[in-house]
Amino acid sequence: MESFPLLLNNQPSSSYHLPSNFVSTSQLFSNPQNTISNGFLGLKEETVASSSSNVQSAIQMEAFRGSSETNAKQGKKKGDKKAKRPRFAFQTRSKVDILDDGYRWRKYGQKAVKNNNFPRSYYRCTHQGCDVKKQVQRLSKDEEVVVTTYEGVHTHPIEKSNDNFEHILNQMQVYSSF
DNA sequence: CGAGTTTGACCGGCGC
DNA sequence: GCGCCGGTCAAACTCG
Repeated sequence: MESFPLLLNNQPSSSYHLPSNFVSTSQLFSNPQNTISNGFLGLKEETVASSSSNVQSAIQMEAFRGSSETNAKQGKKKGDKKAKRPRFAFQTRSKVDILDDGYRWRKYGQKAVKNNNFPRSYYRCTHQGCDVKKQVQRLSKDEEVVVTTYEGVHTHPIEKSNDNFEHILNQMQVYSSF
């Protein structure tokens, strides 16, 4: 199901299950002031309010079921409409935008974003039958902040080892302070 | 030579 | 209807 390689926990060797109903339709990372000084910028939920100094850990992650009904321009076949594609967005503070999460991604596009000096990159999971997408974007205000948005859920196991994943965490200089 | 990236073109949605 | 804009396609290209 949804074994998202998220870093909500500190244990890099178990499966990171994301509650599939982890939904909280809120606006997207609309708080540029959220510049925490940690690695992550906090789960996007309501918690944004605490962006002042509290901050702590966590990914600024936002999950919203965007497309259950009208969104979704998933041009699938006819009849088969847009399956609900949960989207999870989170910000991380990293110098590199390639956050290796254990899956293999193929880049299929890049676009300039308005009001942003940095382009947004579009990736798709290369696993057969898995059409999970993600897009990576950098904040223009803080070029160190990278916003990653996942769309869909992987239906297959991670292709890389979790050890490596641990590595990723370091790479992102994430977390914190637990 | 295969897998992944680059990059301009294309397309659909939306606001005017 | 038109133009803008975000997202995707696909051919050419690069790299291991």
